[in-house]
Amino acid sequence: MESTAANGGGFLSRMALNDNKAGMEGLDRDRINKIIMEASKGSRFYENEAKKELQVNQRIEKMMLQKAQITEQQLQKAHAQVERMVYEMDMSRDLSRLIVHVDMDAFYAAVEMRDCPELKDKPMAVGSMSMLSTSNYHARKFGVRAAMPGFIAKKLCPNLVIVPTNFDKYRAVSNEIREIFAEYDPHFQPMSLDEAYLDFTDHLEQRISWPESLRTHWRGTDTTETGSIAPNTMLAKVCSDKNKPNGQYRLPSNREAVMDFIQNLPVRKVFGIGKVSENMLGGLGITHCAHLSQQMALLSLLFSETAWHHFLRISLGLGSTHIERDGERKSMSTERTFKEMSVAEEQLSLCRELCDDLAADMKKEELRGKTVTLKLKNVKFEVKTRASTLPCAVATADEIFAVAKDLLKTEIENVSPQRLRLRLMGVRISTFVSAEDKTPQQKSIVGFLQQGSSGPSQDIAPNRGRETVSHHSMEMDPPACSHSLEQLPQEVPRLQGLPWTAGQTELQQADVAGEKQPQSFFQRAYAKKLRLQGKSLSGEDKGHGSVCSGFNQRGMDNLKSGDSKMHDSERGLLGSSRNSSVTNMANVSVAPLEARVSTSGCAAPNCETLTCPVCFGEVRTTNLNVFNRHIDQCLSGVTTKPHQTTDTDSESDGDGGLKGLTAKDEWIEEDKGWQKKSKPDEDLNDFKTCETLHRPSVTRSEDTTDGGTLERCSRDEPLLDHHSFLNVHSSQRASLSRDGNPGTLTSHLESQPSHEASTLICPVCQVPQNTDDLTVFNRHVDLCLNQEVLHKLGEHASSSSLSSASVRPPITAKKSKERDQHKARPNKGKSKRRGPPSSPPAKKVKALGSQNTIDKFLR
DNA sequence: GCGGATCAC
DNA sequence: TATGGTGATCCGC
Repeated sequence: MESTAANGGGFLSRMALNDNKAGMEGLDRDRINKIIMEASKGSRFYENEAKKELQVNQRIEKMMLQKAQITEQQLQKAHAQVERMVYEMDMSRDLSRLIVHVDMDAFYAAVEMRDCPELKDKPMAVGSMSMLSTSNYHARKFGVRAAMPGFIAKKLCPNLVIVPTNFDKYRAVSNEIREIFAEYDPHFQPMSLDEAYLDFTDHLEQRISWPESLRTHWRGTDTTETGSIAPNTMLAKVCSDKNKPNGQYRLPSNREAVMDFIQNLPVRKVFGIGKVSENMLGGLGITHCAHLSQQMALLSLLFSETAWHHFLRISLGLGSTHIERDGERKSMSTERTFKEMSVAEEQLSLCRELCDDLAADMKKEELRGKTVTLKLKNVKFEVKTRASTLPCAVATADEIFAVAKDLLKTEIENVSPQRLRLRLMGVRISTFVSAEDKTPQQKSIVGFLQQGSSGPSQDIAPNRGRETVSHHSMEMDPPACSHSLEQLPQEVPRLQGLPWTAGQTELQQADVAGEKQPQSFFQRAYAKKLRLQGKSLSGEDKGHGSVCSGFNQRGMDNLKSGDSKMHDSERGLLGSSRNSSVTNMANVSVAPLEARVSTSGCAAPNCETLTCPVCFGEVRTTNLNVFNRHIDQCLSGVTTKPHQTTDTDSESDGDGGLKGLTAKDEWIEEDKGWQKKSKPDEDLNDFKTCETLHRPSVTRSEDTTDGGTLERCSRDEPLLDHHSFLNVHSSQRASLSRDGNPGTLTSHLESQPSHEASTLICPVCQVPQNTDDLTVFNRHVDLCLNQEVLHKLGEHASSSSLSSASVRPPITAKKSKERDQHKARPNKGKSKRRGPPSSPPAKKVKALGSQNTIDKFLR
């Protein structure tokens, strides 16, 4: 077995040529592997690979040991269980679908050859001397393939032409291709630039006459495709590999054909089985799918349930029978490889850059996440990740960096006095709370102020992170919460009286609306703003009203269960133009409008009056359209602020103002200042005013409350109404953004940090602050808010845990505008893979698919 | 929730 | 000279 040859022979199976690819059959593997090993041996990369191979071998040995201890009785029992499963799975087999997998042959290379025909007859690859993305079929004959470093490829094929990647070009071609896909299946599932699944079932009849035109299209891009037809995605994917290049393969939709096809299939060909799994299975003598079924009882005893169920499905030729668009993005990251870097200052500087980049990417999709992960790879290729989860979601470069920096500092300190010798650094953000978490944060902190409130979600969860984590929490609370304030003026008042609060306790309602008293200070601030500025009528708002009403109606009509996690306020607030767009699209042709109109189901069905968030009057209706109209009318009295721009792009450096205050320069200038714990983090200077006000315990309680509330809301299923209400937010906001006459305080706030606005206006007292210095401005707002908070707290005994973290003014407030635009097409960007074709060891498949079917129409 | 590992492209 | 970047998931703690 190759896997046992970890060291001695100087041959690493995991580094050997992977010829599991089209166009690489019948190669002189020994010769090629010899060249690969010679080129690699002695390198740090090689050493690390050797180490990893050893680990895998140990895993295999351990597994073999387990196998040896299995009794006949256990095996028989397992066998019976497997039999039952097989029966059930077989019974559920669905052969009714016709799934097509289309895969462009050597896509990048094909595009490059199209643009440079001389390359057609030469071995060529796309990539760099460090790494190749793909190679053409000429090059593959030499053993040159994707994921191989260019310099090794050159050794295999000295005449190899390496063309640098040009992703814009590939994307453009990919878009052409996807247009064609859409003709066949508007819900097709793109897996990457060059790969997609289509469901031909529904319109098969009319499509039977189409293949001719399909070919024509492909020639247009001068690339060839391989397609396959099969009853499920797993099989389709395998089939498309069968007749590469430029071929098709159709697997008949009957059980016999499927089972026949599966038997001789090498396990490695199946999506989800990589080289490690292949080796593990190989240790058991399992190389082909036929072996899988033979050894299933054993596998069920040696592998996790997830894993062996996956194996079982493969062995039966089962796979996903429906095409699903990408679900929601779960993480976003950026990482970079570089020459050895061991100077801490440089590392921190790079970390900052990565955070900048990541924040910029996040901004495009208007994401906010709670978990920041730092990834490090040292010069020995050892990878390490360090994560920290915050109580509040973060989004800006400063916020992310505040966390990543500490993680990095900790790692640096851990190896001190030696240096971290890095070759890669990355920053990732996850645990997105994009829409649903903002209100909870807000309401919970306000709720916290309501002492005695002891709703189900009021328990204070300990921050389970390491020391650094809690440290982060302290630092991060203010910025995270500042965001929430950004939401407040619109969202908190509007939340009051929301149907879904009706069934909750009074305290819980207070939680939500920040109102135990008749009005929260936010509401008072908002009302004050309205009084001050809302006296003149603005004509455009009538327009808003109709937009709202129209949308709401449609939204309501289409309400179904969607993303159950979706919470009201932010969804509405931030997703406005998205929802509007979706509505428009839905009017055209796209069916699944409901995908956008989420159902979090927090409402209580028995609310008969609704409280207007603007005039605070009771509106006796349960008809949200009526209610919406009322709100619109109220809002139409809101005046607009002059010279506000709606050009979000021009304001894109919204946190640029902050950057001037960041630590970047500080810790570079300061000799090792970053290492001294005693030195305050100047880069967080503008957060500090809040930090003094925010105790970690408060933060935790917020967090817990949020989670609890959210959970509770998600479970209560069917409440549709508040979605319509949500839509009021959306449409209203969209209109406000678009028409350039934002009349709300939020919009007003958004404009504050912009360059155009040299004067910042306090959102609480409404007094213009004659300063550009955001730190100064922050202090002022904090002061104002403190007065409000203290005032409020006068009615409550305990003030020791006072926190106004969440009310820090929105320095980077204007981001939310852009969010409106980008949220309309969530999470398409970088995601390369989603929902493996055979639904491999994936626990859940979130039913968010329809949400994304609209995406391409919005592109 | 964290961290390592695996997998796909 | 030189072995990537992004995203997802699983498993064992």
